[in-house]
Amino acid sequence: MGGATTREQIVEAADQLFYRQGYEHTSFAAIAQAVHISRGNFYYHFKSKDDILGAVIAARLDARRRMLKQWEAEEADPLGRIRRFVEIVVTNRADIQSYGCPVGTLTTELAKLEHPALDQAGGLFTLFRAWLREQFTRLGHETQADALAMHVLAFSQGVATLAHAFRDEDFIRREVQRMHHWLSRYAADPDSATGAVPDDTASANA
Amino acid sequence: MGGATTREQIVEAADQLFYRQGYEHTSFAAIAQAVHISRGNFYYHFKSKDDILGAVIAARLDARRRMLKQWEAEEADPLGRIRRFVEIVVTNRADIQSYGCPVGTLTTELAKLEHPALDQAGGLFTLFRAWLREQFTRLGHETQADALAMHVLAFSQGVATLAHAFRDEDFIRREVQRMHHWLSRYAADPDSATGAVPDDTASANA
DNA sequence: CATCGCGTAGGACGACTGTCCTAATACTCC
DNA sequence: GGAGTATTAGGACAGTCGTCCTACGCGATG
Repeated sequence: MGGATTREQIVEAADQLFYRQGYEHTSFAAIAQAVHISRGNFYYHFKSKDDILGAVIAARLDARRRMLKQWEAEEADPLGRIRRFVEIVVTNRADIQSYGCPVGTLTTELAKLEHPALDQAGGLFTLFRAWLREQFTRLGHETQADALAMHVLAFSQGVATLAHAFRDEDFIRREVQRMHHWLSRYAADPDSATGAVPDDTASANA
Repeated sequence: MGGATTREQIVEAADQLFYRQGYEHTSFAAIAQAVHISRGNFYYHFKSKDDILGAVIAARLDARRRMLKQWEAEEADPLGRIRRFVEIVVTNRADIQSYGCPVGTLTTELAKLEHPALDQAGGLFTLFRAWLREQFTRLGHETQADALAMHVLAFSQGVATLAHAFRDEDFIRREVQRMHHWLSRYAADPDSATGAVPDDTASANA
């Protein structure tokens, strides 16, 4: 913190504020107050608010990439790596309950604003999707790897959204257990686990 | 449409705009343009923007309640009713892919704004949660009914968020099939279905 | 026809927003 | 110490926001 560049401080403060208050709702004045610099001076470091957003997303992408690299280093087993991802909602339960998922909420907001940086923010989802897909591929589920990656992503988004809405920590832990259980089944025998739908599946519907 | 009150027209237009563009991002000017009335004249019908939001949420609650009532009338089987809920993400796939879930995105936005109407909007989640809980109770899963209701809610939120981010209709259908499959298993034998975690479950984690 | 009141139009208001400009400061190297 | 660059402060700008006010149109009632 002490040795951080002014630019880095701005990005970090903006990151936090965008996460907690949303992008549009966060004004330059609020960021300036957080970094203790004057409002007009932003334009020495960034040429617009969108520019700050771009830097924030880039920083988040960097941080996530580093996180995934570390998981890969600490966990050789692909299944263990996937479990690490599943555990995120527990690890970050405090922030998630207060502010939701940083990736999901930002993407949703930028979509509603029709903001040009939406694609860049979508890269955060794509990053996790590709990483999970690779882990499932290594597990031997090559053909379904992408669908499984999406399923795990959907799990985390669903849990984050509801944990945020109801501020329910027990719910998070229950759902994580459920997902761990499903992963165990799926790793042992893909066909036995719920969701390994045969190719027809006309409709189990009413 | 033709016979609708000006007030009703305002609420309907605001509902659509809040959904598509977000609450904060939607200005009075935008609503006025949609309803073809003058901007300043809003305050004859509503005393503030928050007041419009309150009316929009109330209208959404009404509509959802009517929808659930209709499901109950058309579908006597609790399992069939739950499947109807699961099918929402398919039925509304176009809007969901374009704008996300109306309940989830509104709740998330109001939370970030620290808006007083957040609790009111949370009532939309609570409505579905209680309704699903009752269906699971009738299915005989009384003790787990609330947890199961939350699980189904999380499913819908996760699917909506990702379908929105990736605009992927096939993903929606896959996940819906997966959920139908899980429901079939769970209804037949709760212990066999993934997620029926025993009470200890120290850690399936690595 | 006159009166009343509901509904509307359109502009004015202060407060904010992101942006830009200019003057002053801090720091570095000769 | 002085010159030059890097960084900052603070105000001015035009635009938009939610809000409020006043005057006008219009239909019903007497």
